[in-house]
Amino acid sequence: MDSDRQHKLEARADILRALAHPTRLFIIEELSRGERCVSDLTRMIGADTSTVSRHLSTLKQAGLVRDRRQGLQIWYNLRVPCVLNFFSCIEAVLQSTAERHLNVLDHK
Amino acid sequence: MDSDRQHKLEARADILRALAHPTRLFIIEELSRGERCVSDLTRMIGADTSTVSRHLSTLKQAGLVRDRRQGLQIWYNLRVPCVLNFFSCIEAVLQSTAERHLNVLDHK
DNA sequence: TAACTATTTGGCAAAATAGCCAAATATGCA
DNA sequence: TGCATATTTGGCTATTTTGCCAAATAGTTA
Repeated sequence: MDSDRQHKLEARADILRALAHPTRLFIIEELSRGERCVSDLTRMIGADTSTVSRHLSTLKQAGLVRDRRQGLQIWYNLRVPCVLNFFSCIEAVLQSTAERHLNVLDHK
Repeated sequence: MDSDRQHKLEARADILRALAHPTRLFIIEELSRGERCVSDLTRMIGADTSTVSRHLSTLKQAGLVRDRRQGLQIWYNLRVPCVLNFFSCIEAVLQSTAERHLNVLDHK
């Protein structure tokens, strides 16, 4: 595998890794409905503020969200709404996985 | 956050986590071109067979690939081709990230 | 300036992931 | 049966990720 291809695959994996956490998926979904500030999200998630802040910084680092300060608060918004399209495919995976499990039961 | 939603987010995150590795993305791309056996992939990837086998089992566990034995070899194929659509969005993220970096340079 | 609120960062411990080697398993063939 | 090939699994170590607490930073208001 040449190093150019390797590099591209790593860049893609970085983005997927940023998405691959329940809390961060929650944040993405929430931001798809509109801008939210850190304390809003923290309240909804119910974790430590510092934890939520770290998740946000992971998403920002990956280029998935953007932030802007307004007074004391920092508002986050979704930078790349097309990530939402991911989920329809993921649901398809989950669906087929569920069927597969049913089949396993059938074969018993 | 209710536990039903939590559960759904975890299921999605499981699938994204399975995708979030350069080698596994390579495998997905390769399988999108057609069925491949473990030794084919091992040769292309250049890692230990056991490592490649573990990556395959991660993808299988997530419901992304399927395998079938034929004689000594086990052939893997893509179970959910729609994952390929992910990548067009990911490329968009990468593109916008690149632009953002250029802007940073502009501002200096 | 001091006190207060919102957010980020440093530092740590626990848990999850990755990759290798060696050993086990499954199949084919003499 | 015995040997060879293909793949998976056990076991280990190194690395990464996660989440909390405490401390630092940024901005507002008196």
